[in-house]
Amino acid sequence: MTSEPAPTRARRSDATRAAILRAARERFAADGYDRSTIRAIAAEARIDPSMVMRYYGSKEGLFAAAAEFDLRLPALAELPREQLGELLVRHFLDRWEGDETLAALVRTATTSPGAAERMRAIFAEQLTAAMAGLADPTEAPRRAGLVASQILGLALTRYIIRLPPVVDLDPAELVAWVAPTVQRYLTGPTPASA
Amino acid sequence: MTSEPAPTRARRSDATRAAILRAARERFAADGYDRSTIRAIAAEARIDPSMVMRYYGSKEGLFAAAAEFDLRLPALAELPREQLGELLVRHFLDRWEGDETLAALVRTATTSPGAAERMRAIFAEQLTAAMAGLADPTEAPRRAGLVASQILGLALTRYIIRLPPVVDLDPAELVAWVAPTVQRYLTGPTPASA
DNA sequence: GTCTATAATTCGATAGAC
DNA sequence: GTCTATCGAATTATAGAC
Repeated sequence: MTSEPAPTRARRSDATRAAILRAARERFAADGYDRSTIRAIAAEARIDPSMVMRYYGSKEGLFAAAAEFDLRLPALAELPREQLGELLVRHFLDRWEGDETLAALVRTATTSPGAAERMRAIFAEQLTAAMAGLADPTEAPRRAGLVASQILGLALTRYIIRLPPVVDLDPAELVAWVAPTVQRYLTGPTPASA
Repeated sequence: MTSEPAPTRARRSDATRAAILRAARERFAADGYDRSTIRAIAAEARIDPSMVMRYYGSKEGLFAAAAEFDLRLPALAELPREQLGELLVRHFLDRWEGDETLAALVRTATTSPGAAERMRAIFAEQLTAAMAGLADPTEAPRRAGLVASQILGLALTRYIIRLPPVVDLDPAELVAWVAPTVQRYLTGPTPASA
């Protein structure tokens, strides 16, 4: 009951802040950082452009606030080891289609160094953390990187570039094809020549 | 010997055109379409910005000219079937590190619809053509799409976002890890649930 | 807390001299 | 064939009225 600071009354500005953030995520996701203008974001949030500056300081500050993202990965070591690929691919597909922030990040990370750094942090920290206790610590980062290469490639071709054959696959087919790849990157043997 | 129009004398402007194209590829590859300015491209080519307009009409026209790309894929059906994954991953790594145009395309395809269309065309046409006679024609596009998802994911994480574990892998290790994935997408059995 | 007005840049594109 | 000068539009960001 006292877990919240219990503001004497809900500030009216909270709704505005949230509306700005929602609009920002939508515009950044659809157009990327450069093509998204503060004016367009404000228009979508139905507020004045200057409010964006007031609340977030600058366009970069707004993006930083909009680009917070939790992959919500479970601890992989506690799941059935032979189903990890399937579970992980399914989890990412759900996460991707339920929150457009990830698409915004990918779009932006290709041109903005700041967003690329955020992307590196998200995958390095969250994915590596989720893999704790799963693989040899020396190899864990490498395996996480390989998983990221397939997962992000799937996102790029399905949600960003929209390559027709990848778009047309339904989630079950996608899982069936891609899960073995992720499974091998996670738990497969280290190749001889590596 | 008569395969070329044999211009009476080499036009001086050819060198300028080539310099512009080279600079454009470099800027587009480094910064993407939006952040690349005609002024910056002209400065890098050490010519006047108005020359860019004169030769290519507009910024979009310049990009279209700079984004021509041949993956130079061999006919896969004529190669040893069980080495296709390895050969293809190696080919793409070489192609990617030898020509920055591909990186420019990926960077730009994430924000520019025109560049995304170009990307779809390149992978749909060239990759599907290279796979002629390799797989059931009904399944070929799907398999090509899956290959693209892994190859483009590799490019995204290694050359664009620069995820440290993926950057640190040397080409031989990368081939050893990723080739089996591509091999399965190309020649593996269709999964049961698909 | 919200909006108007505008400053300060920057860019793509054009016109025209040489 | 190359360059100077500049237009017109769009942007981020600021100052200040209400």
